[in-house]
Amino acid sequence: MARATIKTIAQKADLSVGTVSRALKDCSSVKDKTKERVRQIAEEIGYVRNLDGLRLRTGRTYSVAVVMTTPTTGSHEWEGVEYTNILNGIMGALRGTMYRAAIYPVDDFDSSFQEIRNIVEQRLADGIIISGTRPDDARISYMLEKDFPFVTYGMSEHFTPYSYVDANSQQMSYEATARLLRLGHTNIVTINPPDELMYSKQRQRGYLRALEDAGIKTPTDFIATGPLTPEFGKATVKALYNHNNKPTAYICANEASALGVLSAFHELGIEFGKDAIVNATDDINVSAYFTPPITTYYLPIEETSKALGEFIIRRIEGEPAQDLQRMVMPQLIERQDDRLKP
Amino acid sequence: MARATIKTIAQKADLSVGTVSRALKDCSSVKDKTKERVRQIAEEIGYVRNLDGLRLRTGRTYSVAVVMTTPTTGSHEWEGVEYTNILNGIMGALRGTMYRAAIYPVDDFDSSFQEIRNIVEQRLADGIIISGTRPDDARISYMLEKDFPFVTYGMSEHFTPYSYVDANSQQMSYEATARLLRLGHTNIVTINPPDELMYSKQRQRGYLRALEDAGIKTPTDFIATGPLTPEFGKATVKALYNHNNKPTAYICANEASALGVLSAFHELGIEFGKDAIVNATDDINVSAYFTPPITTYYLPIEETSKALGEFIIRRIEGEPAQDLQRMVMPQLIERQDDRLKP
DNA sequence: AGCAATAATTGAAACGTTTGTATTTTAGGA
DNA sequence: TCCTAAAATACAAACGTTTCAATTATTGCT
Repeated sequence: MARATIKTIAQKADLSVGTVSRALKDCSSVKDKTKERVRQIAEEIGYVRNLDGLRLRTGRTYSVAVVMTTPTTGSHEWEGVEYTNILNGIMGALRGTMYRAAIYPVDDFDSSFQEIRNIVEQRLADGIIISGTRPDDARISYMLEKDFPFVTYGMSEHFTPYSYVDANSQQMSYEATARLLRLGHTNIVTINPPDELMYSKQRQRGYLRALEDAGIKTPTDFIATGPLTPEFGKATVKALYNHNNKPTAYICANEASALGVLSAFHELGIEFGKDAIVNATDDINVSAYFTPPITTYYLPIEETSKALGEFIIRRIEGEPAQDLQRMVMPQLIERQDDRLKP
Repeated sequence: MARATIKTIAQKADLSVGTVSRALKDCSSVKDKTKERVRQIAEEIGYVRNLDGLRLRTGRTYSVAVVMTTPTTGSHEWEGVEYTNILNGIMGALRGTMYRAAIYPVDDFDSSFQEIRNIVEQRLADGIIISGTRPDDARISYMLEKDFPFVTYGMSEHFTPYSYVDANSQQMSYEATARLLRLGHTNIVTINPPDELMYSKQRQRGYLRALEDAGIKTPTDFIATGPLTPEFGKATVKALYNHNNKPTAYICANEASALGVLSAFHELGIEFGKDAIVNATDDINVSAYFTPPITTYYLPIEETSKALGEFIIRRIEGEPAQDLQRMVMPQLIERQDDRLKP
């Protein structure tokens, strides 16, 4: 039982393949009655378009490349579950369209750039989604220059408009810091992703601005940057344990690092709520089960990642990039009082 | 600058496209010197094979379908990070081959079956990887019947040999239970995935066998089955809190549910190490940072998931299924003493 | 009824491969 | 040198689509 092709339909309908092709794509040059008949037959014999033929002919790939650094490659550390969620969201958005997602796991910036060049040069995909953006991101410059459709998760500092989806890291960071200041904390440590990432920069800006507005100065080593693993969170706490100004609050960029902070508390005998507290941003609902549950900023990751999928398709279909930008504001979830008790 | 094709090479080398095609695939009917020349030119002009033409002609897709239930679809609960790791492993194994992975996220068993039928009937992939196997798994029967290459993550009770990769859940469960019995626990609760899954069955068997061997009976409600989320782990502890036989140990099927158990301990005032303890299997290195760190069985998930990728390719290329089976034994990591202190 | 304009359809080529068959080249003997 | 067998290459069709140009059918008007 060979697969039904457009030719099968043509035969059955006593039409030429060309007409059938047009009928199926609802072309205006074919009579309504004919279209109906063709669709009828197609349905009947369970015809589905062969993508390979389509691609070969049109030169389009109908696939979206998702170029993401895979957190767990190499390291055995948990860097959060974002990867999964993002993938899910993108695929959810693609479902029902003609597009498929092709995942390109990469290890670092350089190999992601390499992969992108490949994709663009050999037209391996119609559009690209990237994450881990940098302030001056060469990949973005490249794709802009090549006029290749793309959407970024996270922003950069390019002035040419491009399509992005992002959480408002700076404002969130500002508010988180301001809130803790209001609650009486003065020695606030912030745990951030590696320095070269845009959202690390944004977070640091928000943090510093809040301190500035409150007229408070903190030592520079209260800004920690590194891989957002539990290990790093733990190491940060340990490193600052004997600091002159003892930290009383930590703002972690994700739940994984916050878990590490809690682990350090436990190990060092730092009592939560008395000696220090922890907050996390980019919550994805794990920290509700930490011991103790911590205050977080919830990131609606299904929403952002779904937008990624939608945007890339609309971008591919020609919508201007400046219409495809979304900034979401994470939402505070107060699971603790976060004042220090005497 | 149009992409270089086989035709470009043919022109440059003054050969027919057919010969070039054969030369590139190292066919014995073409002279060595010619092959060399062709390769030289191909290299020079940066030729890469167009997959669409290849597919169209050969009818092969050179893609591997990964049909997995995506944990976070719908629910906001963390079900562990396995999904990511498995994907990574598979893609790692595929890297360098001609094959690409195509992810098919599904919600439940029925839709996964549906998706598989689709893939097989329309030859959307050359092989399929599935997980979430059941003792009598209709999807496996179907693919066996259609003689379609596949590899499962987890086993079933089919007698026809098929290719699989699995952790030895039963033995692990047996040993985990036996160990706790040796340490003096008698009221051991086991938290398992939903009943219909094969590895739930295996876990329960191992558990029961260990108790039997020790001549101990536990109430049937000490075997909990449900989604492996923190929420479920927490709910289980709460449900058994007022039980006649107070549980003193929990064996969780993953770290997510163990996190929930710890959370319940904290909330109910159950003191870890004094009132009760928790173990987890399928460790992927998160629980080292729990409060407190818990004893686990480490699953080398990169290894197993890499095997999935390797196996499906070898299966597609014709290796018999019975040569493509792997069972790995998770390794005990004792982070706690796990005896109850008075 | 005849004509022009338009609507609907057909034919054929093309996308980049692979592969079966036909053809040419080469090598080895006599 | 010529013939035969084997080796190397060329030719052409095919995979399933789309699309341009060409053809046929239909309509509206006088």
